[in-house]
Amino acid sequence: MEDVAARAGVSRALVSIVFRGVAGASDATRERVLAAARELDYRPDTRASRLGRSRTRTVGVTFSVGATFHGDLLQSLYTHADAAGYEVVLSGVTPDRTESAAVDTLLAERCEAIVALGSTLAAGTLARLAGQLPVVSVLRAVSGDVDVVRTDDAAGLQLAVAHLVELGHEHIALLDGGRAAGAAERRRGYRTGLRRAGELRELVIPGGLTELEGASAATEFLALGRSRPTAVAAFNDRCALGFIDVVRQAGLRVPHDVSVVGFDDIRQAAYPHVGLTTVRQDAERLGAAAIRTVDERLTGAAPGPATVIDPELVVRTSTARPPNRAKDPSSR
Amino acid sequence: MEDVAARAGVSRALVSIVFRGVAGASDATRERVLAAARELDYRPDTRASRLGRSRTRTVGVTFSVGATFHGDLLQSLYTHADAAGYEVVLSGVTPDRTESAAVDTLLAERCEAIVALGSTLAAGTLARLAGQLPVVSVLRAVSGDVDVVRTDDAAGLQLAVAHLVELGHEHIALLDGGRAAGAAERRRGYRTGLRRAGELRELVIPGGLTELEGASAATEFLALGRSRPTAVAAFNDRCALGFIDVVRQAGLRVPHDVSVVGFDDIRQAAYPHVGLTTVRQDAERLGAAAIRTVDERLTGAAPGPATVIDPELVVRTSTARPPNRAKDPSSR
DNA sequence: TGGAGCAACTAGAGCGCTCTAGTCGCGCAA
DNA sequence: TTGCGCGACTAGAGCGCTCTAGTTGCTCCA
Repeated sequence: MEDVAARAGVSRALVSIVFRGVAGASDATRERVLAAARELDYRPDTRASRLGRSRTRTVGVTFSVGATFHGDLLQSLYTHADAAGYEVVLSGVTPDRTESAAVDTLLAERCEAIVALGSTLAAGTLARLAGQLPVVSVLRAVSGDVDVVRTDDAAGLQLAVAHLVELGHEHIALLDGGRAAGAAERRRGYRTGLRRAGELRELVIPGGLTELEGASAATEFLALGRSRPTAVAAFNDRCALGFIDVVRQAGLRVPHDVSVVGFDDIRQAAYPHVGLTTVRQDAERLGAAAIRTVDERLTGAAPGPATVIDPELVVRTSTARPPNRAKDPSSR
Repeated sequence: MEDVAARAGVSRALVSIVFRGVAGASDATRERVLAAARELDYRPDTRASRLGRSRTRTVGVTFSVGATFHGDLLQSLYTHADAAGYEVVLSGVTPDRTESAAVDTLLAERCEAIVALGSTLAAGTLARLAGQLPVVSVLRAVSGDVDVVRTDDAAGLQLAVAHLVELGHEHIALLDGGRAAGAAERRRGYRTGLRRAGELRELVIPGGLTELEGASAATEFLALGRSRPTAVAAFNDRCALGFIDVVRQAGLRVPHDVSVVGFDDIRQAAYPHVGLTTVRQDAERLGAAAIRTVDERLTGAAPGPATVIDPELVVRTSTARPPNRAKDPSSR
């Protein structure tokens, strides 16, 4: 910086002014400084700049390495953070790097706020953290001081169930998400959906976040034999995809023999050969809302209690009318 | 820090010593300082510490958000960086955040080295970058000053081809990776493999990195009708999975009608219901090697010209003997 | 008994920025 | 003419650490 200042014939302070893009330098000088910087291949040191600055304008993001939907969210977070003048610092969670470890590095970086994607931290831990700095939990509902940005999971499953009911399904299973973020709400939505459709039979099969759990749920499903449901709503797309894979290998046709609806609308769901009917979580809007919430907290404007984004049903080719049954001999 | 020092009744320097874990403090004081820090909920500021330090011991990693195998690599990088005393700073590449933008933020962070996963930067750009700081390109071979850590892609495809040949296949297609990192080498390996097996017929079908490209390759494959190969080697696992999905939907059985081998050995490949035979890239060793290379460059020890890790064939259930042919009426 | 040697600890100058509180010169209204 | 306001620019004190070059008080050996 010293060198750039010397070369441009100005003070260090002026160089700082130019690089921060604030007022206080004539266009001519501005250009001269930029030219000098270019010649010297100078680039401001973000560490030092963050240190000196009163506000670091940095938001830390914890995400699960390998979670497909988190990737979509990251993309949106990068875009909106940039637009709002924030820097993003990532901290990944892996099987041997716990979420608290990830959070700790963010705290040590002195981020101004933390955005936690699909956090699995205990509610108490999250609340304690929120006492130190603004925390927004994305995808997971948490009570307390923690801001929440999520999809209306319950409504999502109601949408899924309603869609299946409308197609004529009367026996619909849920591939459950266990303790995953949003799973409880989706379970609730599933039940509400069944009730609204006239007390349909309930069947909750343990599932999970990945294709693996979807596959084992499928095994359980297949073992039901003749008393199998004609449709399933899965905890998420990956689970649905694993399920479909297995039932197809067992000779069932999707959607002819069994209809499947997913959740998330990950990129793969839209691939033409997949064509998964699913409940779409809008990663773009979720990311935007997370950044907006952070910004509001940080600038004093009180954010709403929680941002709940409406899901949207995307009908593709994995759902259809149920196979013929005795009770409906007319069709086909 | 000041507060902690005061509370523990020592100087700031001593607090620094304790937190860096270096010699120069008695066990008693160490404990006292730690206790004071705990009470005050103090945590050293990494930005400031990096600033003051002569070496930042920070390695920047660019990765592609959403690339499944990059997730596995990140996990290994975190582990080994930590073990070697380095901090990892992530910078994600998305459709609207280019790789150069990702690299720029890492440079501005004053990382000591950059690890680029599956970089698609021009060789010249990479070389220029390597002039500024150590750069290790993981998964992609680059000439010049850039250190490379990769799997022996060519050998990998030879392994795949040899396996298929051994099973009796005589017509093996390649689902190509186009311009992706490693694709050229794999293509070469495929051709070498065919030659070694006695000048087998070559068929390169355009593929790519994701299921989508695998699916379209499958369409092309199916259109071949009777003159279809009996086996395919895919650019990677996701491509293979997309391919399998589509050929199965078309009524072909895998492996009975067509054998498929992938590349990478992503987590999904090992799921029992998938059982993809694949060429395993060892994410664990690749990550370890990348960190080792960085460390060697940084400590002056000259690293080898390039670390090429041998791939390993993992035989699962997506490959089998080719279907009966006229020329071999005895079998079955 | 007088250092040498060592472990434990401290003072204070950086690190590369930011930002407040200026200075300086110039045009313009009173 | 005075003086005020303003744009352009600068000096220098931080920010929260690290780290070198000390100082202090021991122990231990010749």
